[in-house]
Amino acid sequence: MPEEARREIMDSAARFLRARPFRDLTVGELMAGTTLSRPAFYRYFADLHDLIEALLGEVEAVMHRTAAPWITGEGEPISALRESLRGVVETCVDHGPIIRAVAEAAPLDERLERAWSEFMAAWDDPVERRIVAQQRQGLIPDLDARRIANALNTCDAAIVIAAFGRQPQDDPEAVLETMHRLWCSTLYGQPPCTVSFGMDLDRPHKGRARGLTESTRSRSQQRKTR
Amino acid sequence: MPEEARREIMDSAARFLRARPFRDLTVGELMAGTTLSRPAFYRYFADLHDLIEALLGEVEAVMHRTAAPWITGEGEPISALRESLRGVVETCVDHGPIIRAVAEAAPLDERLERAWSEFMAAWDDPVERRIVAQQRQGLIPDLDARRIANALNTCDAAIVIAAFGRQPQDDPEAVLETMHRLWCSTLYGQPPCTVSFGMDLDRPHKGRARGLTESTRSRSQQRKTR
DNA sequence: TTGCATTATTGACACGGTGTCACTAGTCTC
DNA sequence: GAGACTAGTGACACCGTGTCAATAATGCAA
Repeated sequence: MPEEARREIMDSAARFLRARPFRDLTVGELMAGTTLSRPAFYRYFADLHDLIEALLGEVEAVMHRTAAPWITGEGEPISALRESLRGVVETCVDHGPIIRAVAEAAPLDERLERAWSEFMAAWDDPVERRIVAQQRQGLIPDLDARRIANALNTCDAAIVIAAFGRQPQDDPEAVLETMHRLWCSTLYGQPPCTVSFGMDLDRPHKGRARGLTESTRSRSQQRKTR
Repeated sequence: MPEEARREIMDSAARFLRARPFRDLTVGELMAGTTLSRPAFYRYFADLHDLIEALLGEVEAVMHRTAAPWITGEGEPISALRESLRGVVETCVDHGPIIRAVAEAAPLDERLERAWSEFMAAWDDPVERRIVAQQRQGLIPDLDARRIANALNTCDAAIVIAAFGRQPQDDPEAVLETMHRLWCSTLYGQPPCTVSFGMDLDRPHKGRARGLTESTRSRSQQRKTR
């Protein structure tokens, strides 16, 4: 069973990374978590980076699926955006350690580095398209779509990795709230809490009268970022 | 000359990192760029991570100085913010490869990892304070100051590393423009271009009538992020 | 100048993790 | 049940790290 063994190794890696950082991962330790011997590893993967790349591939599929709402442009933009970000956050709550491992391992290997930047670019592209589309509709101001898309995605990546990459994880709701605010402010020029009230796009800070969202209590939550 | 040798090693490292990624840096290569031998390295640094930490310390001092304007809260907030961000960008144009090396090396070593996260926290703290101060003045809406500070800083770090961490570097003006927009939108609820026109805080997207900033041509510039 | 002490520098080594390879063991086919 | 093919392993060579005993350079006192 060639595929079975691959799975077993990948599972062992995922298990390991949930408990310890990538820097501690050696082929020996990894394979000790399986029924196979160390050299067997090289029958299925070129090296550790290759393995990490495979793990990334699995997560990528899930994440693109859960982030669909805003990307495809259906429904009301701001709440669709929230749903997409929620999808990303949820995926990262589950697979954060893997994403973190990818980000940590990427600089160490040229191939993996390329895979990682392609993964990121695969987010920039649809986000840019969505921004441009909504600019045509007059929903988003005339900003540099590509750069803003890249900035927001880069930002998200860094945030979710910091928040969910290791135990103990941060509070998903609070992180989502923060990310949503960043996106909404930047793209739609308004804070996110006014979402359900619809299209008062021309009065930005009126949402300052808050208290209705959960973000009020988010500040002092279990916060891992020191 | 104990200090002289330290300097020589650090300079060799900086030179190396300007040309090649951290993953290629070995003690051997590093010391080949000096008048000293390989073992001599260990008389001045515990290991490569220790050296990287020393380099970080140097850059940190410069960067905090150049980022002072907005942090100290003098003058008009939005343009002070721009000046601070300009300071950060300029520092990174000069020392980007070092910052990148730190970020890449940090996950590989517990000590350096801590140093890096303390470096980042040292940004979160003053930014949070500034936000809180301006919230009291009614300039910034009621958002989670700590989290937003952390998000914006994290974001900046990721962006400048991607933009200036390696050759060829991205266009500093365009990057500054993007970062400034992100900060302004998130904190002040308005796009940055309306800066000089003052306090028309209630009409966000009117700044769409642009053309006066350099950001118009920024899109298709030499963009390294693919 | 010479001799001594102190510090700087180095060649050579042991260690740990990687990736490979010739060989063995298990499995499938006829 | 013999041959062929694939999966799995023990043992090895390699490379970079970090250490150490031995050596060279330097400062200083007489």
